[in-house]
Amino acid sequence: MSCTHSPDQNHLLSSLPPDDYARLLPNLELVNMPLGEILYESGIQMRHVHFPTTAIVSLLYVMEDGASAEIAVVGNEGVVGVSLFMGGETTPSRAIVQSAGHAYRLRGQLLKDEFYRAGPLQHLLLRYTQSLLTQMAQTAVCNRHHTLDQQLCRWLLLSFDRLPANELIMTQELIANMLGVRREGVTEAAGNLQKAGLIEYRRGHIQLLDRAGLEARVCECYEVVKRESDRLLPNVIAR
Amino acid sequence: MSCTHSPDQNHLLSSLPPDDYARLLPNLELVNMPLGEILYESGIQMRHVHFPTTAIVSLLYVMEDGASAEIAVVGNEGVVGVSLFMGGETTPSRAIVQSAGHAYRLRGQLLKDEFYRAGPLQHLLLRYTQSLLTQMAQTAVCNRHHTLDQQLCRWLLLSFDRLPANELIMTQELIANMLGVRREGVTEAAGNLQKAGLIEYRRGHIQLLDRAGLEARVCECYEVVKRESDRLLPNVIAR
DNA sequence: GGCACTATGTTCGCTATCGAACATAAGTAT
DNA sequence: ATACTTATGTTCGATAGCGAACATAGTGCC
Repeated sequence: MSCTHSPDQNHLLSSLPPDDYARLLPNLELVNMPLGEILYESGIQMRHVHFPTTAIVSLLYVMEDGASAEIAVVGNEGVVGVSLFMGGETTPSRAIVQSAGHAYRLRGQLLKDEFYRAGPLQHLLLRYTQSLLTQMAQTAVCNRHHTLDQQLCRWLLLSFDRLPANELIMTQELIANMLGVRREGVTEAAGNLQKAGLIEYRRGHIQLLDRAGLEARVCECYEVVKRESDRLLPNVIAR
Repeated sequence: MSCTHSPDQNHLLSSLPPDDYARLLPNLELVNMPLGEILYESGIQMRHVHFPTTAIVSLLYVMEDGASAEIAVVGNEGVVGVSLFMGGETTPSRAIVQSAGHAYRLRGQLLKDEFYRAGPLQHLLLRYTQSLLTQMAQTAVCNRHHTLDQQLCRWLLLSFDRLPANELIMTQELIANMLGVRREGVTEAAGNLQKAGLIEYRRGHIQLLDRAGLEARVCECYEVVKRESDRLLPNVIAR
């Protein structure tokens, strides 16, 4: 990637008023985030929040027996580490890089200082947190009621919404971990989507061929989350 | 019920410093909440927040086809209507009274004024919201991985934790709506628990007989939510 | 006391997903 | 090229929960 990096590739940062943005800028540190990197581990004190630009981060709960389930996904529309300003400092879930890329990080204390100015950043962060609540709620609903095919569509759309390209580097094994299902189930579901001409799969690379087709097949959960996110964060320009 | 009512039956209110509590007090209005009452409907502007004392409120998502799933449950440990201070004003879910009782309500504008003083109430509300995030996340995990028997245990324990008595007025049909499963499934799961001597069921009345037995049978999700809630809100006295 | 309503119990076949074992193929290193 | 590793594909029986139909039994109302 030969592109230049800028914090305003993150939509929360880019929708800050110039003053607030300028105050934050010197403290934002560009970090590279390789696939699989763990940003925060369950129950461990967080030192930074991360504002993804090109990376995507999964919030994943890992059970005692090792099984896992994705709770939410965060890309350039949001921030990883809301529990820092919410006051808890830790969460029971893990944050893991689902798609390699970059993010800007900010030390926890600096973020909290900024948050308690009760200015535009606080408003943005709280509204973003509400959209995260919606995403988690809808994940619960989707896990309860929808088929694996539908859930895979939702997961793919959520991912492609947060990616600059139409290609996602991701094995079926990893998708299965995220969705909390067997790898074989993903093979079958992905096969269905490929047969329908919506995606193309090749050994760890997923190409989006027909977004409208995915949207036609996905359950309502995707639309609910997207609409709510657009409503709560209208300044955040959709791609 | 011949008991007298007081706002400090709600743990969030009761853990406010005297000054803040006193400032809120004249604006708190006791309301009776009968079973099934809808406090907020999906997408509708909220006028008040509710601090339950003896009532329990379910946050429920209702799908286009009428199927539903509970996202979280709120009792005297919390507050219904976090999206008022989070900035969204509405949510895609419905808040419905799951167990009749009382709550104190506060006009939205007054709550927001108080919230933006950035004092102890703000801290409490944000920490409570984080515990709500955890509850939703764990609901998603539980829906994905655990059996109906386990989920029913979790649901019962969450309910009895928020009730003054050992009896819950609730039909299997309603529980099925909350859990997003068939009523027959609840009949079977409840039958198992009854056979094991953990609860006694009789036509809309559930009696808790053996809490330890339920705790032995429930999945880890219950404990995760409870521990996180205790950690985030230590002033909130457990029953 | 009798009736109607509602809550609970039971059964049947059906489907999605699981769990495990194994087969193939696409990259990767030598 | 060759062998090795890893990703994907396929099959099988098992099972949890679904959907629908129907049976039984409390509870309240007249």
